Amino acid sequence: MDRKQEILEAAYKSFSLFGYKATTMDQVAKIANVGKGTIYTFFENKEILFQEIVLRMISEMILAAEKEIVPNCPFQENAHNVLMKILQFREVHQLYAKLVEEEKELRTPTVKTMLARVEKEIVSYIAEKINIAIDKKELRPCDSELVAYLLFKAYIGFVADWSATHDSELSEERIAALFRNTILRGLLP
Amino acid sequence: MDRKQEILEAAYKSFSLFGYKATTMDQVAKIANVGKGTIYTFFENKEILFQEIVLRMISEMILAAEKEIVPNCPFQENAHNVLMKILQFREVHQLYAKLVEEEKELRTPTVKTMLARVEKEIVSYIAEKINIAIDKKELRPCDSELVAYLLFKAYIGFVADWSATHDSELSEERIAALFRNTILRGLLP
DNA sequence: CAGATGACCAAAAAGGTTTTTTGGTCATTT
DNA sequence: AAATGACCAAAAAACCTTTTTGGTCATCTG
Repeated sequence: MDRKQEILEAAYKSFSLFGYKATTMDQVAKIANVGKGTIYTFFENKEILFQEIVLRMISEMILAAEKEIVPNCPFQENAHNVLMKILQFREVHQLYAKLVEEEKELRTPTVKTMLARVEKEIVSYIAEKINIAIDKKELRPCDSELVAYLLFKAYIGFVADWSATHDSELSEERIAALFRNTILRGLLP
Repeated sequence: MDRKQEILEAAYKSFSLFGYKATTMDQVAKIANVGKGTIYTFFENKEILFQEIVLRMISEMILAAEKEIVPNCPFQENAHNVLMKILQFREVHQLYAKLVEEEKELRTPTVKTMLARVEKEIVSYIAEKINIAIDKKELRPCDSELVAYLLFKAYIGFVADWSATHDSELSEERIAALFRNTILRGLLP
């Protein structure tokens, strides 16, 4: 069977299960049923292998987000659903969740870098959607990069961080209403 | 001279200069020119002393923010100025800046707790201002606590976190424009 | 003989132990 | 009655030892 694929899958499993730091190349080799040296004929080093895995995860995530979009639905609604999907992915997807945890608990620098990469990708994706909506005159022209960043950070704030300082969880409807009445409302033509 | 005051000032200095963890009670005693035991006749323990200091800082900060408010100025403008002042305070004020650094680098739990307290105070303050603006019909009714949280987190995001992932700093005007055109605009009646 | 392998190595991390520091107390002093 | 600093247990830092790990490369094999 394809050795490279085998290695990628093994790495995906191991990173998802144990995170970046706690995954050893020996382990990946063992799971993939290859010699350790073999890994290095396909991937320069651990970090590059990791990068490859994370890029795959990003594709997966964007695909899942894209599925949330309902063509003739107003931007507001699609935006909310996409953002919620992404944040749900962030909490539910084994690898993403593990990396967020590792970044918070161990502060592995490589993980930090890669998570920044993931966020950048998400923000770009949202910015693109905003630009499309602007072209369709669904939204007023705006600094789409900044607005995308704002939306993403704000959603993270409410979905992930709010509960850290407040005891009652926020309902999805309350979050949706908030954004409908503030940022998204402000963007309407 | 007033021993309690002496101790408070010494503690303020030491916490500002070295942070919570690196400040020792011996040191505070020495700076305050009192015996270590004396501190414990006024403050239950190090944490309580720290709390006292932080509460004082909060008052200072709210006072500085309040000064930014121009009575017959639209909410938008005052809000922007107040938030920028608070974030500037966060970066410039020795103690606040030191604590933010310590929380990021050392993750001292006590510091984390107290910073959460500071943020809560800020958000409450802003929520209050929003409520006043709603009463004056300057803003549409809204979930002021959530909006305040949103504004604060969003401003932090742009003023403090943006530069971590992007190389070009954001101009204050660009930030102001963004909020004017999104959140604040969405809140207008 | 091209591609795979695992013993091997330096460097980093983990583990374990000793030494130092520090928050807090309290008998003594002022 | 209020202040003090020697004192103590516990936590942190420093130190040393052992183990683990990313990466290499001489050797093997299909």
